[in-house]
Amino acid sequence: MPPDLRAEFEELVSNAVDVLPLADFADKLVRSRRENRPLRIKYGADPSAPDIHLGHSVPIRKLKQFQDHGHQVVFIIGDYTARIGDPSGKNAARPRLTKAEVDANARTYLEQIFKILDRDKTEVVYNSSWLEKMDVSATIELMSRYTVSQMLEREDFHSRFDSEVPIYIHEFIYPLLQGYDSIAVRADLELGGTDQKFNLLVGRELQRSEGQEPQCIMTMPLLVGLDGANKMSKSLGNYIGISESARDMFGKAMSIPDEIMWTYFELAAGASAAEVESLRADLESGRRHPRDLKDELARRLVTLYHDAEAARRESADFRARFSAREFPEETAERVEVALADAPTLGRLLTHLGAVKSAREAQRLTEQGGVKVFSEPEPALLGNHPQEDRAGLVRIALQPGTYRLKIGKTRFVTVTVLASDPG
RNA sequence: GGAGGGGUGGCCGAGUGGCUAAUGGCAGCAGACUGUAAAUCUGCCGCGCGUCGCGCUACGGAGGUUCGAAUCCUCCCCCCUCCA
Repeated sequence: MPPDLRAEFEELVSNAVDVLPLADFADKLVRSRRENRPLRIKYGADPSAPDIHLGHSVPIRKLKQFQDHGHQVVFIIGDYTARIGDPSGKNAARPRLTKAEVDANARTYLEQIFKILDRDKTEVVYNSSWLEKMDVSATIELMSRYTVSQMLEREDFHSRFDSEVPIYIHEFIYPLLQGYDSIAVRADLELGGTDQKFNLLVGRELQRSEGQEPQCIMTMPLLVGLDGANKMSKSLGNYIGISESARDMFGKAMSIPDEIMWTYFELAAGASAAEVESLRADLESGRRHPRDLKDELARRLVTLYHDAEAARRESADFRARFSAREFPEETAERVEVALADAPTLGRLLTHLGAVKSAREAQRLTEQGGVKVFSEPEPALLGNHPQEDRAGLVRIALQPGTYRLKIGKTRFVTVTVLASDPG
């Protein structure tokens, strides 16, 4: 292998958990170079939830690396398989989605992945375009290539089986269809999270039985979520979406436990292993405060998905709000409401969408979750001693401008107008 | 098809006639504290109403018994186990 190809190989396998079989992958790279034929890199995503988060960004950033080396990324929108629901890593069947839901999600998916991938160099295909055409006999033929016990080898299936959680037949079909995708796009390599290992290998087997050269598989680590314990996922709510506002992205990044920030630096923010080492050394030697390191991480992430200016602004804002406990004048939301819509503090909170119900408004104010920073009359509401808070929700508002802190993170400048704003 | 077990609030899971809007855990929210939206501690955690109060809705579904049912009865639906 020539040195520059060696370097490409090293870069491509960096951060990967598994590359199987590794020798085959090296061989594919060599042949690709010799025949001047880019490798076809398959990545499939089921548009089952509309948000792509930093966890997804790990393999997608890896795809970008392949792209930068001139390989062909084949991005499969699993619009058909999303209607089945991938059981990977789940202890229960997923709800199946309707075609309309899937289509809507698919559109937002593409918008988001092109924040990372090069749109012009990405082949986007929908697996409905071949799966929809499969009739029953073709499906049965596909099913005849795998056995029940082969399926039960998969950890999440056998643990569900052992603990008597139902497994539906259609869930067994899922890996087969995903594998069939590999045949359809003639993949040389398929990328996925470590939880996808089984499915990726099924693709390999099916290609072989179809007479195609089997794909290699590459698995990327699952990014741990904001809680520092579970994998990042939409359903656990421990994620940072790549389309989130700079504000939320920054704040959420600051909330992660210190120990996991190195992983984030490397997998989500694109820092090299050497860089992470030196940041770590800075922390251990006490040269840099952990908050500043995390601040740097947060700024890098915001820069990646927004821009450097937004990163700077949010960093300053975060300091004002949480470290100095000031009202963040320039970045606070500004809202105008008619007095008729918000005759009382409770109504205002509901109107702003800060709370879901009147009872919640009641609790929030009673617990001191609403503070007033300024005129017209701080004594009018909030900042009351606990005993006086009971009736706060019902306090009548006067026209004027209020600077409010609602809950832990929301700052709003509300102008209450005597008449309708229009 | 047969036998047995089970369906409780976002999730897990107590509860077998009134003391149950329903123990407990998780998640969530708020307060204190903190470099932090972390950890920890404390409180809250169905909905509506001019506050401690009143009303409404709720324990798979539909009926029924009872002054009163998540708890008893009937039918139905669904899940799990074993046997075929």
